[in-house]
Amino acid sequence: MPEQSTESRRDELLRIAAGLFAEKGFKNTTVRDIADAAGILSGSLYHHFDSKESMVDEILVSFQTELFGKYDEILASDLDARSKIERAVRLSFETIDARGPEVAIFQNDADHLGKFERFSYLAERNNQSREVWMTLLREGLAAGVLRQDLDLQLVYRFIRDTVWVAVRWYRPGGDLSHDDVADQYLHILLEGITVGNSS
Amino acid sequence: MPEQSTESRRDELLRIAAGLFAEKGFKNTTVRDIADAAGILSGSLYHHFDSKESMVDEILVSFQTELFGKYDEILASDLDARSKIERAVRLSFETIDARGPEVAIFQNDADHLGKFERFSYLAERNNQSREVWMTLLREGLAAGVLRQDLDLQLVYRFIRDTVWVAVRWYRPGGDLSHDDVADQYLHILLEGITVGNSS
DNA sequence: TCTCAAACCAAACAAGTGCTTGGTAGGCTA
DNA sequence: TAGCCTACCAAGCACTTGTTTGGTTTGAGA
Repeated sequence: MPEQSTESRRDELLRIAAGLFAEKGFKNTTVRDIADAAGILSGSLYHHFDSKESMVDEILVSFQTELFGKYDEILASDLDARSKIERAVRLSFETIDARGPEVAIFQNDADHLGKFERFSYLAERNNQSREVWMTLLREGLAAGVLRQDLDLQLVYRFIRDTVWVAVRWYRPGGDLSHDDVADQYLHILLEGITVGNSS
Repeated sequence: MPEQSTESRRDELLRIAAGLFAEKGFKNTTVRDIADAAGILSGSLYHHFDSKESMVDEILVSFQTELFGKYDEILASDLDARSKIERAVRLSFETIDARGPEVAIFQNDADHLGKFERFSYLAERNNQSREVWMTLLREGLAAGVLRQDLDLQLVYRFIRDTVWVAVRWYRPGGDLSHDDVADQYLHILLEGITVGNSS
Protein backbone atom coordinates (compact mmCIF):
# COMPACT_ATOMS: atom_id res chain seq x y z
CA MET A 1 0.00 0.00 0.00
CA PRO A 2 1.47 3.37 -1.02
CA GLU A 3 1.91 5.98 1.68
CA GLN A 4 -0.31 8.91 0.96
CA SER A 5 -0.56 10.42 4.38
CA THR A 6 -0.21 14.15 3.86
CA GLU A 7 -1.12 15.96 0.66
CA SER A 8 1.76 18.16 -0.38
CA ARG A 9 1.18 21.67 -1.60
CA ARG A 10 2.15 20.45 -5.03
CA ASP A 11 -0.50 17.73 -4.96
CA GLU A 12 -3.04 20.25 -3.76
CA LEU A 13 -2.27 22.55 -6.67
CA LEU A 14 -2.61 19.63 -9.07
CA ARG A 15 -6.00 18.80 -7.60
CA ILE A 16 -7.16 22.41 -7.95
CA ALA A 17 -5.90 22.55 -11.51
CA ALA A 18 -7.60 19.27 -12.39
CA GLY A 19 -10.93 20.62 -11.17
CA LEU A 20 -10.62 23.72 -13.29
CA PHE A 21 -9.37 21.84 -16.35
CA ALA A 22 -12.36 19.54 -16.05
CA GLU A 23 -14.81 22.40 -15.64
CA LYS A 24 -13.59 24.81 -18.28
CA GLY A 25 -11.27 22.79 -20.48
CA PHE A 26 -7.50 22.87 -20.50
CA LYS A 27 -6.98 25.72 -22.93
CA ASN A 28 -9.77 27.80 -21.46
CA THR A 29 -8.26 27.60 -18.01
CA THR A 30 -5.62 30.25 -17.40
CA VAL A 31 -2.73 29.97 -15.01
CA ARG A 32 -4.29 32.95 -13.25
CA ASP A 33 -7.48 30.96 -12.74
CA ILE A 34 -5.51 28.21 -11.08
CA ALA A 35 -3.47 30.61 -8.99
CA ASP A 36 -6.60 32.50 -7.87
CA ALA A 37 -8.27 29.27 -6.80
CA ALA A 38 -5.15 28.40 -4.84
CA GLY A 39 -4.85 31.84 -3.30
CA ILE A 40 -1.49 32.72 -4.83
CA LEU A 41 -0.19 34.69 -7.80
CA SER A 42 0.15 33.07 -11.19
CA GLY A 43 3.91 33.38 -11.27
CA SER A 44 4.19 31.40 -8.07
CA LEU A 45 2.90 28.31 -9.85
CA TYR A 46 6.19 28.15 -11.68
CA HIS A 47 7.96 27.40 -8.46
CA HIS A 48 6.14 24.05 -8.48
CA PHE A 49 5.74 23.28 -12.17
CA ASP A 50 7.61 23.86 -15.40
CA SER A 51 4.57 24.86 -17.35
CA LYS A 52 0.82 24.61 -17.59
CA GLU A 53 1.30 21.70 -19.96
CA SER A 54 3.32 19.72 -17.42
CA MET A 55 0.41 20.05 -15.00
CA VAL A 56 -2.04 18.24 -17.25
CA ASP A 57 0.67 15.86 -18.18
CA GLU A 58 1.16 14.76 -14.58
CA ILE A 59 -2.57 14.59 -14.01
CA LEU A 60 -3.22 12.41 -17.03
CA VAL A 61 -0.25 10.09 -16.62
CA SER A 62 -0.96 9.20 -13.02
CA PHE A 63 -4.64 8.75 -13.80
CA GLN A 64 -4.05 6.45 -16.71
CA THR A 65 -1.42 4.42 -14.92
CA GLU A 66 -3.93 3.68 -12.20
CA LEU A 67 -6.80 2.96 -14.55
CA PHE A 68 -4.98 0.63 -16.88
CA GLY A 69 -3.53 -1.24 -13.95
CA LYS A 70 -7.07 -2.14 -13.01
CA TYR A 71 -7.96 -3.08 -16.57
CA ASP A 72 -5.04 -5.50 -16.55
CA GLU A 73 -6.27 -7.04 -13.31
CA ILE A 74 -9.63 -7.76 -14.93
CA LEU A 75 -8.03 -9.28 -18.02
CA ALA A 76 -5.80 -11.46 -15.87
CA SER A 77 -8.59 -12.60 -13.58
CA ASP A 78 -10.26 -15.98 -13.83
CA LEU A 79 -13.77 -14.59 -14.10
CA ASP A 80 -16.08 -15.82 -16.85
CA ALA A 81 -16.56 -13.71 -19.94
CA ARG A 82 -19.76 -12.04 -18.86
CA SER A 83 -18.44 -11.18 -15.43
CA LYS A 84 -15.32 -9.62 -16.91
CA ILE A 85 -17.43 -7.31 -19.04
CA GLU A 86 -19.51 -6.42 -16.01
CA ARG A 87 -16.40 -5.67 -13.98
CA ALA A 88 -14.97 -3.46 -16.73
CA VAL A 89 -18.21 -1.51 -16.94
CA ARG A 90 -18.40 -1.11 -13.19
CA LEU A 91 -14.80 0.03 -13.09
CA SER A 92 -15.75 2.94 -15.33
CA PHE A 93 -18.46 4.18 -13.03
CA GLU A 94 -16.26 3.68 -9.99
CA THR A 95 -13.60 5.76 -11.71
CA ILE A 96 -16.07 8.49 -12.60
CA ASP A 97 -17.03 8.53 -8.95
CA ALA A 98 -13.51 8.62 -7.59
CA ARG A 99 -11.63 10.54 -10.27
CA GLY A 100 -14.28 12.67 -11.97
CA PRO A 101 -12.07 15.60 -12.98
CA GLU A 102 -9.46 13.36 -14.54
CA VAL A 103 -12.11 11.48 -16.51
CA ALA A 104 -13.58 14.75 -17.73
CA ILE A 105 -10.21 16.08 -18.83
CA PHE A 106 -9.54 12.87 -20.69
CA GLN A 107 -12.95 13.03 -22.36
CA ASN A 108 -12.78 16.68 -23.35
CA ASP A 109 -9.15 17.43 -24.06
CA ALA A 110 -7.43 14.18 -25.01
CA ASP A 111 -8.18 14.58 -28.72
CA HIS A 112 -6.76 18.08 -28.83
CA LEU A 113 -3.74 17.40 -26.63
CA GLY A 114 -2.93 14.19 -28.46
CA LYS A 115 -1.80 16.19 -31.48
CA PHE A 116 1.36 17.26 -29.69
CA GLU A 117 4.32 14.89 -29.39
CA ARG A 118 4.48 15.34 -25.66
CA PHE A 119 1.06 13.73 -25.34
CA SER A 120 1.53 10.98 -27.87
CA TYR A 121 0.98 8.46 -25.09
CA LEU A 122 -2.69 9.44 -25.14
CA ALA A 123 -3.10 7.79 -28.52
CA GLU A 124 -1.26 4.71 -27.30
CA ARG A 125 -3.51 4.46 -24.26
CA ASN A 126 -6.46 4.83 -26.58
CA ASN A 127 -5.29 1.82 -28.58
CA GLN A 128 -4.64 -0.08 -25.39
CA SER A 129 -8.18 0.62 -24.23
CA ARG A 130 -9.57 -0.65 -27.51
CA GLU A 131 -7.56 -3.83 -27.20
CA VAL A 132 -8.83 -4.43 -23.68
CA TRP A 133 -12.44 -4.05 -24.70
CA MET A 134 -12.16 -5.96 -27.94
CA THR A 135 -10.57 -8.83 -26.03
CA LEU A 136 -13.41 -8.86 -23.55
CA LEU A 137 -16.01 -8.72 -26.32
CA ARG A 138 -14.37 -11.48 -28.34
CA GLU A 139 -14.25 -13.65 -25.23
CA GLY A 140 -17.94 -12.95 -24.75
CA LEU A 141 -18.66 -13.94 -28.31
CA ALA A 142 -16.61 -17.10 -28.09
CA ALA A 143 -18.32 -18.08 -24.84
CA GLY A 144 -21.71 -17.70 -26.47
CA VAL A 145 -22.69 -14.90 -24.14
CA LEU A 146 -23.04 -12.23 -26.85
CA ARG A 147 -25.27 -12.27 -29.89
CA GLN A 148 -23.55 -13.35 -33.08
CA ASP A 149 -24.98 -10.60 -35.26
CA LEU A 150 -23.19 -7.76 -33.48
CA ASP A 151 -20.60 -5.56 -35.15
CA LEU A 152 -18.02 -5.77 -32.37
CA GLN A 153 -16.16 -2.66 -33.46
CA LEU A 154 -19.38 -0.71 -33.24
CA VAL A 155 -20.29 -2.27 -29.91
CA TYR A 156 -16.89 -1.28 -28.61
CA ARG A 157 -17.37 2.32 -29.71
CA PHE A 158 -20.78 2.50 -28.12
CA ILE A 159 -19.58 1.07 -24.83
CA ARG A 160 -16.45 3.19 -24.76
CA ASP A 161 -18.42 6.35 -25.35
CA THR A 162 -21.33 5.54 -23.10
CA VAL A 163 -19.55 4.30 -20.00
CA TRP A 164 -17.53 7.50 -19.75
CA VAL A 165 -20.05 10.10 -20.84
CA ALA A 166 -21.91 9.86 -17.53
CA VAL A 167 -19.14 12.03 -16.12
CA ARG A 168 -21.10 14.94 -17.55
CA TRP A 169 -23.94 14.59 -15.11
CA TYR A 170 -22.93 12.15 -12.37
CA ARG A 171 -22.14 13.85 -9.05
CA PRO A 172 -20.65 11.88 -6.16
CA GLY A 173 -22.79 11.97 -3.05
CA GLY A 174 -26.01 12.52 -5.00
CA ASP A 175 -29.15 10.41 -5.05
CA LEU A 176 -27.61 7.71 -7.16
CA SER A 177 -24.46 5.86 -6.18
CA HIS A 178 -22.05 4.77 -8.87
CA ASP A 179 -23.22 1.25 -8.22
CA ASP A 180 -26.83 2.22 -8.87
CA VAL A 181 -25.87 3.79 -12.16
CA ALA A 182 -23.75 0.82 -13.14
CA ASP A 183 -26.61 -1.57 -12.32
CA GLN A 184 -29.02 0.26 -14.58
CA TYR A 185 -26.53 0.72 -17.36
CA LEU A 186 -25.52 -2.93 -17.33
CA HIS A 187 -29.15 -3.93 -17.42
CA ILE A 188 -29.74 -1.77 -20.48
CA LEU A 189 -26.56 -2.83 -22.20
CA LEU A 190 -26.96 -6.54 -21.58
CA GLU A 191 -30.72 -6.98 -21.86
CA GLY A 192 -32.02 -3.85 -23.60
CA ILE A 193 -34.89 -1.63 -22.58
CA THR A 194 -37.78 -3.56 -24.11
CA VAL A 195 -39.73 -6.34 -22.45
CA GLY A 196 -38.58 -9.92 -22.73
CA ASN A 197 -37.50 -11.04 -26.17
CA SER A 198 -35.55 -14.03 -27.33
CA SER A 199 -34.33 -13.22 -30.82
CA MET B 1 -40.09 25.29 -49.21
CA PRO B 2 -37.46 27.96 -48.54
CA GLU B 3 -35.30 29.11 -51.43
CA GLN B 4 -31.73 28.09 -50.78
CA SER B 5 -30.37 28.01 -54.26
CA THR B 6 -27.04 29.83 -54.01
CA GLU B 7 -24.93 29.89 -50.88
CA SER B 8 -24.14 33.48 -49.99
CA ARG B 9 -20.66 34.49 -48.88
CA ARG B 10 -22.13 34.97 -45.44
CA ASP B 11 -23.44 31.40 -45.35
CA GLU B 12 -20.12 30.13 -46.58
CA LEU B 13 -18.30 31.92 -43.77
CA LEU B 14 -20.72 30.45 -41.25
CA ARG B 15 -20.08 26.99 -42.62
CA ILE B 16 -16.34 27.47 -42.36
CA ALA B 17 -16.66 28.81 -38.83
CA ALA B 18 -18.88 25.91 -37.80
CA GLY B 19 -16.29 23.44 -38.99
CA LEU B 20 -13.56 25.12 -36.98
CA PHE B 21 -15.71 25.53 -33.88
CA ALA B 22 -16.55 21.84 -34.04
CA GLU B 23 -12.93 20.84 -34.49
CA LYS B 24 -11.20 23.06 -31.96
CA GLY B 25 -13.95 24.37 -29.73
CA PHE B 26 -15.50 27.82 -29.80
CA LYS B 27 -13.09 29.59 -27.50
CA ASN B 28 -10.04 27.91 -28.96
CA THR B 29 -10.96 29.06 -32.46
CA THR B 30 -9.69 32.54 -33.22
CA VAL B 31 -11.23 34.97 -35.67
CA ARG B 32 -7.93 34.76 -37.49
CA ASP B 33 -8.36 30.99 -37.84
CA ILE B 34 -11.72 31.55 -39.47
CA ALA B 35 -10.46 34.34 -41.70
CA ASP B 36 -7.44 32.27 -42.78
CA ALA B 37 -9.67 29.35 -43.72
CA ALA B 38 -11.83 31.74 -45.73
CA GLY B 39 -8.87 33.41 -47.40
CA ILE B 40 -9.48 36.88 -45.99
CA LEU B 41 -8.19 39.01 -43.11
CA SER B 42 -9.73 38.76 -39.69
CA GLY B 43 -11.09 42.29 -39.69
CA SER B 44 -13.06 41.56 -42.84
CA LEU B 45 -15.24 39.14 -40.90
CA TYR B 46 -16.76 42.11 -39.12
CA HIS B 47 -18.28 43.29 -42.36
CA HIS B 48 -20.50 40.22 -42.21
CA PHE B 49 -20.95 39.65 -38.46
CA ASP B 50 -21.14 41.71 -35.31
CA SER B 51 -18.89 39.45 -33.32
CA LYS B 52 -17.52 35.95 -32.99
CA GLU B 53 -20.32 35.24 -30.52
CA SER B 54 -23.01 36.14 -33.02
CA MET B 55 -21.55 33.57 -35.39
CA VAL B 56 -22.06 30.65 -33.00
CA ASP B 57 -25.37 32.13 -32.08
CA GLU B 58 -26.64 31.99 -35.65
CA ILE B 59 -25.21 28.54 -36.14
CA LEU B 60 -26.85 27.11 -33.02
CA VAL B 61 -30.22 28.81 -33.42
CA SER B 62 -30.78 27.68 -36.99
CA PHE B 63 -29.62 24.19 -36.12
CA GLN B 64 -31.90 23.83 -33.14
CA THR B 65 -34.89 25.29 -34.90
CA GLU B 66 -34.55 22.64 -37.57
CA LEU B 67 -33.93 19.79 -35.14
CA PHE B 68 -36.78 20.54 -32.77
CA GLY B 69 -39.16 20.98 -35.67
CA LYS B 70 -38.47 17.36 -36.50
CA TYR B 71 -38.87 16.25 -32.90
CA ASP B 72 -42.30 17.87 -32.91
CA GLU B 73 -43.22 16.02 -36.08
CA ILE B 74 -42.42 12.74 -34.37
CA LEU B 75 -44.42 13.62 -31.27
CA ALA B 76 -47.38 14.66 -33.38
CA SER B 77 -47.25 11.58 -35.59
CA ASP B 78 -49.62 8.66 -35.19
CA LEU B 79 -46.87 6.07 -34.91
CA ASP B 80 -46.97 3.53 -32.11
CA ALA B 81 -44.78 4.09 -29.04
CA ARG B 82 -41.93 1.86 -30.11
CA SER B 83 -41.79 3.32 -33.60
CA LYS B 84 -41.63 6.84 -32.22
CA ILE B 85 -38.62 5.97 -30.12
CA GLU B 86 -37.02 4.36 -33.14
CA ARG B 87 -37.68 7.44 -35.26
CA ALA B 88 -36.24 9.74 -32.60
CA VAL B 89 -33.10 7.64 -32.38
CA ARG B 90 -32.73 7.53 -36.15
CA LEU B 91 -33.22 11.29 -36.34
CA SER B 92 -30.15 11.72 -34.17
CA PHE B 93 -27.92 9.71 -36.45
CA GLU B 94 -29.36 11.41 -39.54
CA THR B 95 -28.56 14.74 -37.93
CA ILE B 96 -25.02 13.67 -37.07
CA ASP B 97 -24.66 12.71 -40.71
CA ALA B 98 -26.09 15.92 -42.13
CA ARG B 99 -25.08 18.51 -39.56
CA GLY B 100 -22.03 17.06 -37.88
CA PRO B 101 -20.30 20.33 -36.98
CA GLU B 102 -23.40 21.79 -35.40
CA VAL B 103 -23.93 18.67 -33.32
CA ALA B 104 -20.31 18.75 -32.18
CA ILE B 105 -20.53 22.40 -31.19
CA PHE B 106 -23.67 21.70 -29.24
CA GLN B 107 -22.05 18.75 -27.51
CA ASN B 108 -18.81 20.49 -26.64
CA ASP B 109 -19.65 24.12 -26.04
CA ALA B 110 -23.31 24.31 -25.00
CA ASP B 111 -22.52 23.94 -21.30
CA HIS B 112 -19.98 26.70 -21.32
CA LEU B 113 -21.92 29.08 -23.58
CA GLY B 114 -25.13 28.52 -21.66
CA LYS B 115 -23.71 30.47 -18.74
CA PHE B 116 -24.14 33.72 -20.63
CA GLU B 117 -27.54 35.39 -20.91
CA ARG B 118 -27.29 35.59 -24.64
CA PHE B 119 -27.31 31.82 -24.84
CA SER B 120 -29.94 31.15 -22.23
CA TYR B 121 -32.06 29.48 -24.92
CA LEU B 122 -29.61 26.60 -24.83
CA ALA B 123 -30.84 25.61 -21.38
CA GLU B 124 -34.44 25.94 -22.55
CA ARG B 125 -33.78 23.72 -25.53
CA ASN B 126 -32.15 21.27 -23.17
CA ASN B 127 -35.33 21.11 -21.10
CA GLN B 128 -37.39 20.80 -24.24
CA SER B 129 -35.28 17.87 -25.36
CA ARG B 130 -35.76 16.16 -22.01
CA GLU B 131 -39.52 16.62 -22.26
CA VAL B 132 -39.58 15.12 -25.73
CA TRP B 133 -37.69 12.04 -24.67
CA MET B 134 -39.48 11.60 -21.35
CA THR B 135 -42.79 11.77 -23.21
CA LEU B 136 -41.65 9.10 -25.63
CA LEU B 137 -40.38 6.88 -22.83
CA ARG B 138 -43.53 7.28 -20.76
CA GLU B 139 -45.61 6.36 -23.80
CA GLY B 140 -43.42 3.32 -24.24
CA LEU B 141 -43.93 2.34 -20.64
CA ALA B 142 -47.70 2.85 -20.81
CA ALA B 143 -47.90 0.82 -23.98
CA GLY B 144 -46.10 -2.05 -22.30
CA VAL B 145 -43.19 -1.84 -24.69
CA LEU B 146 -40.59 -0.96 -22.07
CA ARG B 147 -39.62 -2.91 -19.00
CA GLN B 148 -41.26 -1.69 -15.79
CA ASP B 149 -38.13 -1.77 -13.66
CA LEU B 150 -36.34 1.00 -15.57
CA ASP B 151 -35.42 4.33 -14.03
CA LEU B 152 -36.76 6.50 -16.85
CA GLN B 153 -34.70 9.52 -15.88
CA LEU B 154 -31.58 7.41 -16.11
CA VAL B 155 -32.66 5.83 -19.35
CA TYR B 156 -33.22 9.30 -20.76
CA ARG B 157 -29.75 10.42 -19.76
CA PHE B 158 -28.17 7.36 -21.29
CA ILE B 159 -30.04 7.74 -24.54
CA ARG B 160 -29.45 11.47 -24.75
CA ASP B 161 -25.74 11.05 -24.22
CA THR B 162 -25.28 8.01 -26.37
CA VAL B 163 -27.21 8.98 -29.48
CA TRP B 164 -25.17 12.16 -29.88
CA VAL B 165 -21.74 11.03 -28.81
CA ALA B 166 -21.23 9.13 -32.06
CA VAL B 167 -20.45 12.51 -33.61
CA ARG B 168 -16.96 12.01 -32.21
CA TRP B 169 -16.12 9.22 -34.59
CA TYR B 170 -18.82 9.01 -37.28
CA ARG B 171 -17.67 10.35 -40.65
CA PRO B 172 -20.14 10.78 -43.53
CA GLY B 173 -19.20 8.78 -46.57
CA GLY B 174 -17.31 6.16 -44.57
CA ASP B 175 -17.87 2.44 -44.41
CA LEU B 176 -20.94 2.74 -42.25
CA SER B 177 -23.98 4.78 -43.24
CA HIS B 178 -25.91 6.60 -40.57
CA ASP B 179 -28.63 4.01 -41.09
CA ASP B 180 -26.21 1.17 -40.40
CA VAL B 181 -25.14 2.81 -37.18
CA ALA B 182 -28.72 3.50 -36.16
CA ASP B 183 -29.68 -0.13 -36.84
CA GLN B 184 -26.97 -1.47 -34.60
CA TYR B 185 -27.55 1.07 -31.88
CA LEU B 186 -31.29 0.44 -31.82
CA HIS B 187 -30.65 -3.25 -31.63
CA ILE B 188 -28.40 -2.80 -28.62
CA LEU B 189 -30.66 -0.31 -26.93
CA LEU B 190 -33.87 -2.25 -27.43
CA GLU B 191 -32.68 -5.83 -27.07
CA GLY B 192 -29.25 -5.64 -25.42
CA ILE B 193 -26.04 -7.35 -26.45
CA THR B 194 -26.55 -10.71 -24.78
CA VAL B 195 -28.25 -13.70 -26.33
CA GLY B 196 -31.99 -14.18 -25.97
CA ASN B 197 -33.41 -13.51 -22.53
CA SER B 198 -36.91 -13.04 -21.29
CA SER B 199 -36.62 -11.43 -17.88
C1' DT C 1 21.28 33.33 16.27
C1' DC C 2 22.41 32.01 11.71
C1' DT C 3 21.40 29.41 7.62
C1' DC C 4 18.82 27.56 4.16
C1' DA C 5 15.17 25.93 1.44
C1' DA C 6 10.37 26.03 0.32
C1' DA C 7 6.78 29.00 -0.91
C1' DC C 8 5.46 33.01 -2.50
C1' DC C 9 5.26 38.14 -4.33
C1' DA C 10 5.69 42.08 -7.69
C1' DA C 11 6.45 43.45 -11.99
C1' DA C 12 7.16 42.86 -16.36
C1' DC C 13 7.75 40.43 -21.20
C1' DA C 14 6.31 39.00 -25.95
C1' DA C 15 2.85 36.88 -28.27
C1' DG C 16 -1.82 36.33 -29.19
C1' DT C 17 -6.73 37.80 -28.52
C1' DG C 18 -11.37 40.15 -30.31
C1' DC C 19 -12.49 44.07 -32.43
C1' DT C 20 -12.32 49.02 -34.67
C1' DT C 21 -11.22 52.35 -37.99
C1' DG C 22 -10.63 54.47 -42.38
C1' DG C 23 -9.85 53.38 -46.73
C1' DT C 24 -10.08 50.76 -51.51
C1' DA C 25 -11.38 47.62 -55.58
C1' DG C 26 -14.77 46.24 -58.54
C1' DG C 27 -19.17 45.39 -60.33
C1' DC C 28 -24.09 46.77 -60.93
C1' DT C 29 -27.57 50.11 -61.98
C1' DA C 30 -29.63 54.55 -63.07
C1' DT D 1 -20.35 58.29 -66.06
C1' DA D 2 -21.82 58.93 -61.77
C1' DG D 3 -23.34 56.92 -57.64
C1' DC D 4 -23.64 53.13 -54.77
C1' DC D 5 -23.01 48.70 -52.59
C1' DT D 6 -20.67 44.50 -51.38
C1' DA D 7 -16.55 42.62 -50.03
C1' DC D 8 -12.39 43.28 -48.60
C1' DC D 9 -7.48 45.32 -46.87
C1' DA D 10 -4.04 47.56 -43.71
C1' DA D 11 -3.02 48.97 -39.48
C1' DG D 12 -3.68 49.33 -35.08
C1' DC D 13 -5.79 49.30 -30.06
C1' DA D 14 -6.71 47.47 -25.50
C1' DC D 15 -6.65 43.44 -23.27
C1' DT D 16 -5.34 38.62 -21.99
C1' DT D 17 -2.23 34.90 -22.35
C1' DG D 18 1.89 31.82 -20.52
C1' DT D 19 6.13 32.60 -18.71
C1' DT D 20 10.40 34.91 -16.60
C1' DT D 21 13.08 37.39 -13.29
C1' DG D 22 14.77 38.98 -8.96
C1' DG D 23 13.46 39.70 -4.55
C1' DT D 24 10.80 38.61 0.05
C1' DT D 25 8.64 35.86 3.81
C1' DT D 26 8.49 32.03 6.89
C1' DG D 27 9.63 28.20 9.61
C1' DA D 28 12.65 24.40 10.85
C1' DG D 29 17.28 22.73 11.93
C1' DA D 30 22.33 23.60 13.28
